Amino acid sequence: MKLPTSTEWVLHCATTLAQLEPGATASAKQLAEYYDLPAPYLAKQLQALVRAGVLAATTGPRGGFRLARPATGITLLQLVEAVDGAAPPYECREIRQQGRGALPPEDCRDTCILARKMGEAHDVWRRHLDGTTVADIIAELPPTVPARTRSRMASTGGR
Amino acid sequence: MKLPTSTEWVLHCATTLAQLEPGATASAKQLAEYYDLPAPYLAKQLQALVRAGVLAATTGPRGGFRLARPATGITLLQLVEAVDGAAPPYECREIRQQGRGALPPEDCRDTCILARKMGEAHDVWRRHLDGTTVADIIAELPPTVPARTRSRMASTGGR
DNA sequence: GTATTCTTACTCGGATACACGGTGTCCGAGTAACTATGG
DNA sequence: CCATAGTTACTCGGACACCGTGTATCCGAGTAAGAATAC
Repeated sequence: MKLPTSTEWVLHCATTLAQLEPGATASAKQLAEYYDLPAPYLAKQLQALVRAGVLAATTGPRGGFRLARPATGITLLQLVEAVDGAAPPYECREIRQQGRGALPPEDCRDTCILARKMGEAHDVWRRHLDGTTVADIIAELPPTVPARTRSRMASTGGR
Repeated sequence: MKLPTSTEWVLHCATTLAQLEPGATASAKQLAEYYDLPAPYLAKQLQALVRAGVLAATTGPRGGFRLARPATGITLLQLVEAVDGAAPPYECREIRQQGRGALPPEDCRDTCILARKMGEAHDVWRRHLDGTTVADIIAELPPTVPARTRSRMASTGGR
């Protein structure tokens, strides 16, 4: 059970985008240089965020990515599931109904208890990540960080 | 983020072993037939449970696997981490300290907030799974199941 | 000076190779039960 | 009848291929800004 490496990338990129002035954009190349990441692959992940409706992309010069919503409406869960998918990690294949020990259908009315427990654990995981927004993250950063982020990001793009 | 398919296998196998009479064993072949699973690969996973100290194995005729502890002391988390490893799914590689946007060390005293949030989510997940024992699972099964399990398992082994 | 047209350079977007870990399989070492035998 | 030695068949345990998913990369379509030009 491993999350893609790119999960960390998009979490930080979204945090960075949220620190820019409203309406400002940052290109994939800018963000890649900002964190020393492979630009083409990072772009692929940002596209996934666009498909998920978390980011908005504009093409052409001065284009790039920006948040599709205010940072208060973007949770960590939305970012994680945009790159990793929303499929639960535990997949019940109903082996209790197969083989010599197959249970009769009347004992399988309810979902398998093991599957339910695993699903509940996944739910509490999701709820925890869904309870934190990008705005909450920024609020906990040292107060000097956002201004510096804007400054450095602007100088990169030759703005 | 996907758990191995074998996770379901070991959860059900542990539940089955817990339903046997104390001291009784079941071989990998028996369990494989019981759930219609590939026997050699299942054996590999059961060996992982032995290394984790959850199961105990005895060789020779009439040998096989049995629980290493009472079912009240075996949690779902121990089973899951035995086959999947205990490494957290989110790995922080400190990209905040790399590239053009690298933060100065004085702003990195505490662990990255994003890493902390992801770690907390993993913790609640682990705690939820650690709060349910194999004994709890059996207690929620229909009352007719354990006797049938013992019967079918015994007839398989030519006991 | 202003509006218009054209060029240009920059952006995203999807299609294409590579590598690692889970999946599936196999054969060998070890052991406990069973059998036959001798006392 | 009982103890003993030998045989046997069954078990786990680790080492060996295969495949799918994430990782990394590339090039093409589209667009908005900017410059040059005509009025």
